[in-house]
Amino acid sequence: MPYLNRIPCVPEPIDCRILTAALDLFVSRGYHNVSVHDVQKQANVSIGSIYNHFGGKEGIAKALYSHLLNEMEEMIDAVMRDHDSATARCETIIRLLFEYTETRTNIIAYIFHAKHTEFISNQSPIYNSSPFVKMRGIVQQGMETGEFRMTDPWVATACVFGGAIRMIQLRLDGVIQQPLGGFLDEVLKSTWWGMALGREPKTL
Amino acid sequence: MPYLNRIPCVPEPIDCRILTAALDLFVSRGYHNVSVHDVQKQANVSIGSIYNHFGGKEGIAKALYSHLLNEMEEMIDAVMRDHDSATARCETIIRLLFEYTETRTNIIAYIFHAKHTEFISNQSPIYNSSPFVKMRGIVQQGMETGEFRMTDPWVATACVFGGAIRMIQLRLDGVIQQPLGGFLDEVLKSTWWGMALGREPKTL
DNA sequence: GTCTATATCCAGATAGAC
DNA sequence: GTCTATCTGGATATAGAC
Repeated sequence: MPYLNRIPCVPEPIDCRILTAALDLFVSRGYHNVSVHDVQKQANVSIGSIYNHFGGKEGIAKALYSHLLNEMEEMIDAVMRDHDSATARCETIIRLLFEYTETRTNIIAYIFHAKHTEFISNQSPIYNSSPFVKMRGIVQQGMETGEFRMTDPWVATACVFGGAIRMIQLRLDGVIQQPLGGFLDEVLKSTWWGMALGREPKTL
Repeated sequence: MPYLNRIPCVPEPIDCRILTAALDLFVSRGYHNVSVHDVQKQANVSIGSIYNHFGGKEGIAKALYSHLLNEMEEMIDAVMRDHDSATARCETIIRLLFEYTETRTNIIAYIFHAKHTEFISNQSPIYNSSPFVKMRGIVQQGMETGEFRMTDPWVATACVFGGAIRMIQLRLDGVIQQPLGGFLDEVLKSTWWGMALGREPKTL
């Protein structure tokens, strides 16, 4: 029975097991309250393997960071491919972020809730990274095409995404106890009124 | 000359020196990257004194937390004393928060930027604490008096304060590089449009 | 109450067999 | 590549003189 021992061994790559375990622990306890031994235990691998694959604890954090930021960027790119107007793009991004906050909580929490500069050396702030720069670009586009009123780019970005991101943070903190999906329509309404052109909103 | 040795000794209480040093270090490096020895060195006291006064590192963090949250609550109370309408109250709070972000950066950073639940045991989320509950109460008041349009309380709060808090976070991260004061008027405009009643804004 | 010197513990990292 | 056993540094915390 040469294959028997392989039956329960769905060949999930070891890197993936380590990253999944680390993400789970980092998010639930905070990076500094997790030891490499904790990760090793939860991932069911040895310490040696972790050091072989990632070089250490910070290496895991870095790998997670770039991997998840990549996923987020792909999401933004997909939205930009599927939608042309700034309004549709922003709405879709906010809707997806709300969805992921419920269904892929750990990923959203690691992106929006961790202070990476405190544990990844020489890490520039996450909000300077590519996906967030693209989000600001979409807002800029909206002002240039006349979909949004003209204002300072930072203010515009904070107005369009600030309310939504704030709700995500409160949700992750456990302060908001209902799923975010139910808030989506009202959030979008406030957002668009805040960025409305002078002539709008004339009708409600 | 019995008093000579007291001349340079402006009698700043030792607790205060410890807390000031700790706040500075916690904010600049992050709680977990600061040792008690670092605090001891920067405050120019012995490690024994620190354990005498605060019982340990977490004790310092707790004392800072309650002290600063108290200051914030006093600020909110003062605003509520000086202003009656929800609009004026919210505007003043946002203006003050923007000011403090520039002038008392460490305090704002410790309140808005630290993950206290990760290093203070049994700490409930800061946004459930009294000053933030009062801020939500003001928004609720605005909806009840008809200053703001009626919507979900969470959405309303995120709309009124979310953009401003988002900008504070980006400023603390170093992503926004200009002082926040210059953004105030535009932020408030977006906020009030987002919360405008149905009949407004008719004129611009 | 304040200080120095010390104890204790545990996390990150490594060595070397397999 | 993976594992176990071990090393080492540094952090929190304490003891005990003053």
